[in-house]
Amino acid sequence: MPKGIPVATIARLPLYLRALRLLSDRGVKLVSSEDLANSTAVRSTKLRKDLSYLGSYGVRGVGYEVDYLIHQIARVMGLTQDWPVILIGIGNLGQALAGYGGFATRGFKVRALLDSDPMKVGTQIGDQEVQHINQLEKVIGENPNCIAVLAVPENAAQTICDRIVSAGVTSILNFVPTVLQVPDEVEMRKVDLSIELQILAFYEQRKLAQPTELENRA
Amino acid sequence: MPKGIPVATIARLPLYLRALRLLSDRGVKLVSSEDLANSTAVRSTKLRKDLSYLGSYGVRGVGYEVDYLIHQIARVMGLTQDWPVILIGIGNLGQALAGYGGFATRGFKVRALLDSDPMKVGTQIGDQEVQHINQLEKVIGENPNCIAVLAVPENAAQTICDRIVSAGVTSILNFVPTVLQVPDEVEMRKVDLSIELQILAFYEQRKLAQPTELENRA
DNA sequence: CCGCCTTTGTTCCTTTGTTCACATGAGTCA
DNA sequence: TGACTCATGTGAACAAAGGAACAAAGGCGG
Repeated sequence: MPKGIPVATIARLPLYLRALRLLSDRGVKLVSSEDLANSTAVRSTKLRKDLSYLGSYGVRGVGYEVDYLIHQIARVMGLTQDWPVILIGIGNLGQALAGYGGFATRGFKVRALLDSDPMKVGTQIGDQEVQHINQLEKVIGENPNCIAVLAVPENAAQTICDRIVSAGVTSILNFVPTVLQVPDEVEMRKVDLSIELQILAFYEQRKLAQPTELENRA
Repeated sequence: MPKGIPVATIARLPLYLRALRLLSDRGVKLVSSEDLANSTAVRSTKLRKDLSYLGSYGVRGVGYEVDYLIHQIARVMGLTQDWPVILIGIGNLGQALAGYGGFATRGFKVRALLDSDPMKVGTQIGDQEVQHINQLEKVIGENPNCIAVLAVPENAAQTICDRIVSAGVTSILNFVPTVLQVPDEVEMRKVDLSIELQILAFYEQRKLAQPTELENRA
């Protein structure tokens, strides 16, 4: 019954998946919720509840069969198929992303690199050649249900975003530190380094301000 | 009374801050919760509640004074001072991070770049020279209360992490796709590109599976 | 075959976060 | 000065998430 899995659970499933694959690679066949929880930094009770949303795939008194559970999570997450990824904006970050192994490893295939800079167009990164941004609509047409990764400069972001959405993309991973307007049906996830740092700064400052009491509220 | 600000609020304050600075740069003096909410993609009621945790800095019937609010948020977030940042692991991603403008713009100063590769040591990136990882403890000693950004290979991550923590760092931004063990008093934030993609894949798959109903639960 | 042990799956309760409705209070205009 | 308007700030209802406790169920040993 994969109906109404909480978003918090969805965000944790990939974590479990990674830990399970590590176990599988090491030849481990069976794992208890307690052990799996330890290697994913969640409580075993939370882990069990998360898994229970997918169905009843464990065996009481025994544990979970590693490979079977991997398969089930992958199925629910939609990772039994490969997903085409299109990278837009090949600056510092874009290049790093293009070379990032994590994309390729598990079901994500970088299908195109796009940039507006004529100097960059034609250069080879990994197994892909950078194409001009005017190929955007064509590339998206050739890769139905692709995930767009946005790493363009701030001032171009909304325009490019609109074009992506018009071309039919409904999943975007946004590295641009701007709030982008998208229709409700488009799923956008944001990665913002500067915001993460600011959050850390808050906690660091609080530690400095109250060095004595180790137990703080928020 | 900056006592017990919810974590969810803390995570949104930098968002408000950015929008406010944009307004300030455009010369806007006053803003209503409604307008500010629109440019940060949250509900105005949520925005007001968030701001109310900081204190009562608005004027009823009028709105919030932009510059004053910027100052108050910056103060609460600990952004009235500069924070030293140390970048560990100068691979693809590390280089991109070193060149990332977002660090410098608002109070974060990259103070050191560290790597274990002798080929990289000595090379110049931005205004910093890459130092050997054996300088780690020295560099951290010279930069009290610094924030460490971890972008090392997976297999080295836990070892380096332990060294960082031993050397006294209590705030870490982790780009390594591994669960790292740290003591409770260390604040660690994780950025994991592959997990973000997997979450997107889930939603994309769900859209494909149920193309008719636009309203879904999770 | 029966009780014991282990670990899952579920129920209930607490905490946290979000939304709603409205009271509060500053400014304005007659 | 007094009523009116506007937008803030808050108290209470509601929803989501987390945690603890426990019941259900499979394996195992006698």
